[in-house]
Amino acid sequence: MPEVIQKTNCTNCLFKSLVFNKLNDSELDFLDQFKIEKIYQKGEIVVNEGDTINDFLYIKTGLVKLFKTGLDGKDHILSVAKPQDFIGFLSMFSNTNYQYSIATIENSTLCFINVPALKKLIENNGVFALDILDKMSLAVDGILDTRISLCSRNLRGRIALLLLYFSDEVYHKDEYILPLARKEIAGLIEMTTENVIRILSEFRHDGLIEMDGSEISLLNKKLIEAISTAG
Amino acid sequence: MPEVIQKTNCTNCLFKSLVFNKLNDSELDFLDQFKIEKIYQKGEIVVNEGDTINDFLYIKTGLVKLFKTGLDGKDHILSVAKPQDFIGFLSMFSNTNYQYSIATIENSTLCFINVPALKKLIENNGVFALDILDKMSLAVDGILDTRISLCSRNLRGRIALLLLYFSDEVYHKDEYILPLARKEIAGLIEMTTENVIRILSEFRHDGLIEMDGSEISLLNKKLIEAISTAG
DNA sequence: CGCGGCTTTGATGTTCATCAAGTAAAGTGG
DNA sequence: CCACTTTACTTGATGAACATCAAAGCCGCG
Repeated sequence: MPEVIQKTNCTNCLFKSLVFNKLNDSELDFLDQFKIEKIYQKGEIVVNEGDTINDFLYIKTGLVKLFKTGLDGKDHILSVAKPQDFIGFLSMFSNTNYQYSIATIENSTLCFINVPALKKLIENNGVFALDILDKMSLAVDGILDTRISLCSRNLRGRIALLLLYFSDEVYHKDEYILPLARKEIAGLIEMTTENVIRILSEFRHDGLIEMDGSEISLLNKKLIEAISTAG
Repeated sequence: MPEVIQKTNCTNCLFKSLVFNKLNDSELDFLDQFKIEKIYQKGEIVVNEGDTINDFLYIKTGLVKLFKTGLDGKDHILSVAKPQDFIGFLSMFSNTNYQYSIATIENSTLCFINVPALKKLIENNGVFALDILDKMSLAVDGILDTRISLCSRNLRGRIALLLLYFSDEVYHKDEYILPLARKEIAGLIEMTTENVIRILSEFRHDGLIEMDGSEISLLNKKLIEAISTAG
């Protein structure tokens, strides 16, 4: 269960500029009344598929996954989201219920902003409205790009893409701890757990990466990039 | 080359309610000044990847495809769009240039609405802004859903999905003329041209469909649906 | 008429999922 | 703390699904 914090205040928020830079102080004060911040441990469920959407979710710190459980019982991960990824916008405007579940894959701090309050701000502040449209549009472009390139890549290409994603987009380092289990990776890039393992081992044997459990370090990034684009 | 028509007027437009129902008459009159309607034949290019985005595109009638040409020279179709699909919103807010090309796959009438003019309306009319957000969100949900289900389906499932899409979403009939060549279908659902043909023939032999060139008629829709969900 | 593009079918090989089996790691209860 | 269960990880063998290659028929077009 998450620990709830309410004492933060949007006006001083370090992340204000990333989402709400088009709001003035009085609007931010208004927002404060409709906002709750929650701290989650790695591996906690934030929302379940089908839950009513009451809040717009914003990731302050950490990492979460959006996923659906298929008929076969396998999880399919739509997207991994980090701070500044506006995943909260996804179905917020088109649905009353979540079309997917959300769980943390690292310790995370999430901000819950009441939807009607946010909509009121959008309605009353056109510049803010345009800004939200911008950000939503960007988020969607990213997800679509990833998804489409996944479909047309072979398994090695997908693994390469994944390794580069965490290196370039999430951790900004060539060594990191994979926050996802092999099985979760399989669900994210649509392949079997066995093949995730097999290809990671292959990459290790070929000297592309070093690997110890979930510790990964990319040794030959150029070649990994080549595999990613070639696949 | 498209034939350009300017004499239409938004206030009387039959499609007004589908996009611009949150605008009043004076706002619609304003829009009229920044709008051009163009008529295209089947197979014409509307925009090329990389073109500057000057207008929001709205499909009044017809059918278009959004596609990217891959490094291998193969076209990958992101989406097929029909009237009321708000494809025009896709990168409009996040990019200055198109990330994909658009071509008509049937005779079509498109409405070009100047982007700065549209943004001004959004900025000044919060209710309209929220409405646009709704529609954009819905459009995105649809595309994402299709894309994700494509990835996790086998070839037979994908073909079944495609046949049902045109039957249920586009033509609302069990007999129709496929507007896409086999090669285009391949690019849309990420498989080879040969296998598109092979599986269509297979479906014919199994009595699921009748087929003469691009004329398709679905004979056993229940079974096609089963294949689509099972795949 | 002949060329090029689209379609179709068959043969072949590669890629990948599935099955099976074994090891390691991580809870769980007495 | 140790047996016990469960879950994650790993490797190999097999077969199914799919792409690729090759060849031939069809049709529109210059």
